[in-house]
Amino acid sequence: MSSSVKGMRDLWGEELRWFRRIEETVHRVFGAHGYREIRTPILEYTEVFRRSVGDSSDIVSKEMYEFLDKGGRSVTMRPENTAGVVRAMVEHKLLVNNDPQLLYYMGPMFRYERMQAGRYRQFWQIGAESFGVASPESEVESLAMLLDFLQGLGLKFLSLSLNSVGTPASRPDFNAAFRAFFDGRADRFCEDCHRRIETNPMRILDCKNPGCQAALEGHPTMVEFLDDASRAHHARLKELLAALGIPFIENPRLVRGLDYYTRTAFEVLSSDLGAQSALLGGGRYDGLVKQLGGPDTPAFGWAIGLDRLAMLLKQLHGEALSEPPALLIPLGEAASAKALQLARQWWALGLSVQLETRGCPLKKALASANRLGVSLALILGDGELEKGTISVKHLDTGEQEEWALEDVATKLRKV
RNA sequence: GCGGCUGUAGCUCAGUUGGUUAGAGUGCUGGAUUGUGAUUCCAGAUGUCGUGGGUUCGAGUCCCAUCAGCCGCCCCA
Repeated sequence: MSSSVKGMRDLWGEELRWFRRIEETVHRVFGAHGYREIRTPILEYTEVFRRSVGDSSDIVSKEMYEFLDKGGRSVTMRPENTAGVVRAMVEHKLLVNNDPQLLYYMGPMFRYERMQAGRYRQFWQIGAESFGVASPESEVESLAMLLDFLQGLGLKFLSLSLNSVGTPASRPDFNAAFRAFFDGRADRFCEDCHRRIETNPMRILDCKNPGCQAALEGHPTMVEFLDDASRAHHARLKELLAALGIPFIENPRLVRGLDYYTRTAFEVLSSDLGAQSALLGGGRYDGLVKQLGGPDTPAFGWAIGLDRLAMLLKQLHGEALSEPPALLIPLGEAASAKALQLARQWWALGLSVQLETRGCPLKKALASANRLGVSLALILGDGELEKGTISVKHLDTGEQEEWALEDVATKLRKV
């Protein structure tokens, strides 16, 4: 028997219902904030990701679905969507004026990784990006939208962790100070951290090793080394969040995995997700647009994992309710012809009615209706045809009544 | 990429120190007379025991490989 490719799964039934619930909420909430949807290709030239995500990141160095197309060019299945969105903005010259561009996207991403619960090789992300605004206000607007989104799904802001990772200008000072700190107690850090001190010192803050976390006690923080403008930016952001009553935890050890972040970085974690606790993350990436050949444009954005979000919602709320249609069951040839006519009228009115077309005995049709989970069975037999009525059985209570055919549409609407 | 665990019916799982035609619950199919489900009763079908090798008179059971999933790292969503 054949199976799906490792790490790639079919979505159907209950899980897909949660996906759709989430997607509908996205369109509604993001749309209300003035964000517009953008869809970019799954495949991009590899350099798009190398130049944005960063060659030193694990994503680029070992997790990309990268191959040569038939023309011999190196292409990659997107491991994230910010790079693609920026590429599209630049390519279509959408950043030529000073208006902010507010965009969101939704779709599958691909990373070649070891499988684990909540971690797939094809996974789904929703993201929001705001281009052209450098202010803390724009960050708060974006975070407020995130909050509305999660609340729209019946979730609380689980725990918002916040940090500032500085700018390319301020980072060398931090790195120097951190290096001095590290050298003073180098023996207490793990092997990985000794590698990181050379490649990306910031990431040591993020090390999961308890020994390293203990060794970090009293470490220089990035916030201390911010330039004046970044420091003011960070203070203003916290002030605005507090004014809106949006709770956050300042975490000086929060860093992000992609190289392009500047100033604000944040994450939302959930303890209900096992090892794969990261539910969403994001931050400011003021240098990325220019890096990809566009005008110098500030930007802020975040991405949330749909698979993990759906998993979380399922844990908290159980099954997503489907909206089962009624099942129309004709008995006999005359009735099935009439049922087709009636069903077309109702469908045209936007009513949800599934039609039983097998011509099977009522007993079987009702058993099917029960398995489908519909709440109503509409039974149309010779008796009903003569009277111009339809028998309506409520599957949950077992009660049955008879409706005049012309009343069915209005009565169905109320169910 | 590293370390560990698991794989038997659609689903959840039994299966003795290796021993004949591999089991339960649930679900599924048919029936309990005409047009009434879900409940009840009766009957029935489940399957390459993940896959491929090996040991053995004999393998679901032991060994090796491989694939897939899960857990912990790494990383991230």
